[in-house]
Amino acid sequence: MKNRNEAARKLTGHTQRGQCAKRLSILEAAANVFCREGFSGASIDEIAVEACVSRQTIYNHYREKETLFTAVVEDVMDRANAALYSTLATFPDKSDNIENDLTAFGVRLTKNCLCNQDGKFLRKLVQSEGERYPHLFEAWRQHGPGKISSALGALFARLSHKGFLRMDDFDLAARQFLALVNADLQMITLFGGTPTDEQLESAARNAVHTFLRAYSGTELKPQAPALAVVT
Amino acid sequence: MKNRNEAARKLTGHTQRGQCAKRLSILEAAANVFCREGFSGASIDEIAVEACVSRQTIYNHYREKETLFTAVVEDVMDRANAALYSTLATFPDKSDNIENDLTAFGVRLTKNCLCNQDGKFLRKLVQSEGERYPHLFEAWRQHGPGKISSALGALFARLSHKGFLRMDDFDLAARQFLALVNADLQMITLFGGTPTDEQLESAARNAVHTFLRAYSGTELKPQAPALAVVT
DNA sequence: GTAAACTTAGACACTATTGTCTAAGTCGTC
DNA sequence: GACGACTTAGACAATAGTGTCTAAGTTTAC
Repeated sequence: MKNRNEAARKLTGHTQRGQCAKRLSILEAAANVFCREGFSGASIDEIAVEACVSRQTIYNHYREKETLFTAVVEDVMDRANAALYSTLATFPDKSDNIENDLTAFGVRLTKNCLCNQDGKFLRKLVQSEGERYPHLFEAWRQHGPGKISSALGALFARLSHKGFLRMDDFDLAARQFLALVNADLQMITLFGGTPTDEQLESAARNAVHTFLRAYSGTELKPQAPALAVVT
Repeated sequence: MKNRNEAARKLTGHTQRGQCAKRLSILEAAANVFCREGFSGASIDEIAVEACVSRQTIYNHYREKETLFTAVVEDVMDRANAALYSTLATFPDKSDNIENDLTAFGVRLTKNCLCNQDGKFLRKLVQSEGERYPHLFEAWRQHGPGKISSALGALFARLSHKGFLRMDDFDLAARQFLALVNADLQMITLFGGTPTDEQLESAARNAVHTFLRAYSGTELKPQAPALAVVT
């Protein structure tokens, strides 16, 4: 609330200033309340209080509750997409320690895109309101998890062509990478928790280790033959 | 006067049938409506209509909306747990084609536990109401995804000791198996859709293929050395 | 300093919902 | 057929929410 208002105040020039700050404050409060209570559980009054704004101001900016909701979703989606693409841009192009580099990338991905506040909002709201507002979340469906797999797939393709990985279906590998990175975090995020840095690190490490055992081009460890069979 | 029902319920033995049918009808309708609308979006009237029952009957059986909700959640959780354990019991004990057997198991798991109506209900409701009713979903947290990994882990341990798989951390492998099996289904289930049998089959096949590349005890394919390196 | 634009608190009508109550209706059992 | 147990429709009060309106207060630009 504070940071964004400050930021807004710095950016703008004239009348927009106060207005813009209010808008941002409302959007942020609304995101929190919608996320906490769902669409029908959220009340305009509650949002107004949390945004430190009068109810009427909300109605001035956003004609009705539904308009506010769609504005919030679009706002969060924009931010989430920006974070996503900026994180994808940090994908290792080449590497002399692919396991470490992929792990670090996995941590960035979960930390900045999947497990942050926006990620939580989208997960909850897509799940609970997705069927009621298909038009709204269609963009996310396409540009969110849809695009992320193919974008990540393209990055895996690059690494593969350079011999760091070996795979047939790059998009499938991307989906599996995402799934593996989430494997250890599901339980935490499902209940609204935020994983610690240690948990993110460990989840990514486990994921990448398995991922590379399936897709590594160069056998990292010679697959030590049968360590503890029998009993 | 208000204890009438309680008293009646205790000394009956015969009239149960009609009553029981109503209860089931209410539970089912309530599950659908709660799943569709969330807790605060669902109205008792809507549930009554969908259950073909008068509103008053609902209040007779379940004192208030919240009581009904918890009853529904417990009911669905019971069913889901039963389905889960009965599916886990079909885990292959030994196999001459582990890829096929694990794939078939993955299909059963997704079809009967993860992607069915109960699975959808729990996914949505845990996500949207989990933070508000921690006491309620704690049981699920423990007996649901918590236990499923360790139960599945134990089964993987059995297969490992017999030499069909090779892994250090059985629970981790179980979590990853689940994550991989879901990798291709997330997009569908997230929007409330139900995957077709073909999609389930393909998702499981993809998952098991990768899982075995990471965890197979016997190299299934000799990992054809470096097919297309460079560029 | 002033005017225009924006914000605020409060009252307001309207609707939806919860939960209670009652009087009548239905059903199975004896 | 009579009884008791259960169900039903409808009325009901109480509450909470949406969205509008107004009269005043505040901010901003010029």
